[in-house]
Amino acid sequence: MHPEERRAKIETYLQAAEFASLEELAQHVGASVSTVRRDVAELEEGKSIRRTHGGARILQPKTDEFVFNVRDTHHVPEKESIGEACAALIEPGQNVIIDSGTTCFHVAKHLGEKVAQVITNSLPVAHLFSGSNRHEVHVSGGVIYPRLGTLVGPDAVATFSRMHADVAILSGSGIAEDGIYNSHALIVDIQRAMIAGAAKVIFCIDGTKFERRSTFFLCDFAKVDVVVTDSGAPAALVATLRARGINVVLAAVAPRHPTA
Amino acid sequence: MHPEERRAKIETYLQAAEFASLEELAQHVGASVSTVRRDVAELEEGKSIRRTHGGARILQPKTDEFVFNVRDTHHVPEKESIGEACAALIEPGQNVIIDSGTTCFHVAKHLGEKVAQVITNSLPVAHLFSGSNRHEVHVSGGVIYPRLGTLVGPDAVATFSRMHADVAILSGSGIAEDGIYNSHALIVDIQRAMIAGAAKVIFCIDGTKFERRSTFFLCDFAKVDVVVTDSGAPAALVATLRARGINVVLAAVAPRHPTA
DNA sequence: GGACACCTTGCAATATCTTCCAGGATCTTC
DNA sequence: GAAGATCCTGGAAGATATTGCAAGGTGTCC
Repeated sequence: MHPEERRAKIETYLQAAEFASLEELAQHVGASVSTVRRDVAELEEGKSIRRTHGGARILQPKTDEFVFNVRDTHHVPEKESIGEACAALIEPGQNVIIDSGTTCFHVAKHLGEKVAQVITNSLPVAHLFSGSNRHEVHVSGGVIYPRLGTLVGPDAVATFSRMHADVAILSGSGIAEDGIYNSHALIVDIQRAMIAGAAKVIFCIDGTKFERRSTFFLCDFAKVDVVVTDSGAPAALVATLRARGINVVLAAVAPRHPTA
Repeated sequence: MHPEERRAKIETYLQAAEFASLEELAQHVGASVSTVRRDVAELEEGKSIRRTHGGARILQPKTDEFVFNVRDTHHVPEKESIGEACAALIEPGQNVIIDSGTTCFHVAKHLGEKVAQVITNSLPVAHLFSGSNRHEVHVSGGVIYPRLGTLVGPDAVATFSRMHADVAILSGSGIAEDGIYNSHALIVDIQRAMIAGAAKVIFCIDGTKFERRSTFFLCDFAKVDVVVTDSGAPAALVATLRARGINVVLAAVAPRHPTA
């Protein structure tokens, strides 16, 4: 195993585990603790990980869209406006599928009592409605993806395959002229089932994700009815989408007080 | 477990529990109280939590996003001791089914890293483990029962009918000499599926529920292996249960200060 | 005011980190 | 293809950090 390869392996491992001891990493890559220690020190230079006593931790979990870190304040005003704009598209009484991810969570916050029935695989969304007597919240089965608060796996896919909704509200981590991308294989499967089970499909994707492709191709635009984004989205791609008959909603980003 | 990881875990735990004693945290992360005390002091520097006498509390009660309110006020010391005593019965590495309800939530709090796989229909329990990379948490599908944060309905029953676990940890709202009772019809169905799918069945029922019958009869004692209760349970019924071969564990109720 | 639990401080044991060195693999140069 | 240089790897010794425990002080509750 070459150093480069080993380091890549360490980084990948940390992406998944967030924390790992040197011993654990040594075992994983089949090298001595000394070597791993050096690798970790090297990787720290590249700012991707941070050394800690006894191990290392990942610095920025690469997949920022789906990390439901309570402290995550990335593009909050944009997501907030998108949430508001998207919620405005929902007709009262519709039943909706809500995807996981922070952007969709913001949509859920603005739905209020418009919707009576919600289907979701997102624990934060589930919790949001859990205290309400006015909503029937159907939670998919599945295994919790650590840190994301998202239910994944065959049970989650099966749930959505069995269900139908008027609207599905989804998000992605990249959108380009060929379609929409996401960074988690497990979530892509679920999203496809959501799309298949919904009469209308709305994607909420903030402007920074335009012209970006992530690891996994999710879908082309054949089944996409609406894309809600913010005014920061590049005009060219917006025009392309509209030319294909997609209703693109540009939410105005209201200046906001910094989140205290 | 390494310092950085442990601190992250403490923080996550506090996000869910809002307040926790040092003892509880120590149990959760598998370290001594001294170490946790130091961690908590360190975390306090980072302004994320605040130390209090006897424990620590999360500083920003996390607006609304990710916190399940588990602030049950009834018989907290009893449930706490029951939780501790019940957790002590679990062998490391077992996979467990955890019922909803506050008593079972207290058991979950004390399980720490003993268990690797958890199956539950309780959103608070799910959330408790959701930040951990060491636990695989399987959440049943279902509809949220308002106020309880419990998933109910056919999907929930189906999930447990399909699954098997070494231990099932359940609770009830009444126990008498003929069996165990619960007050929610929908939950009874699920509990029966849990019992059917577990090799060992443990009921955690505080002493005030003894000699009481609720609306729905759940089960007799044929499938019940252990009953964990507190020292306030009436001796007569305890003796009856023991005579039937049930292992009755009486948790000592440690006097506790009210959580300030 | 007394009893109790909790916190602080100091200390020994343990684990980890740093630094250094020798053996081996790989690369460079001829 | 061979010889030398360079780098990488794994381990060892001393330095440092962390951990758990105990003694004494402090705050809290009744």
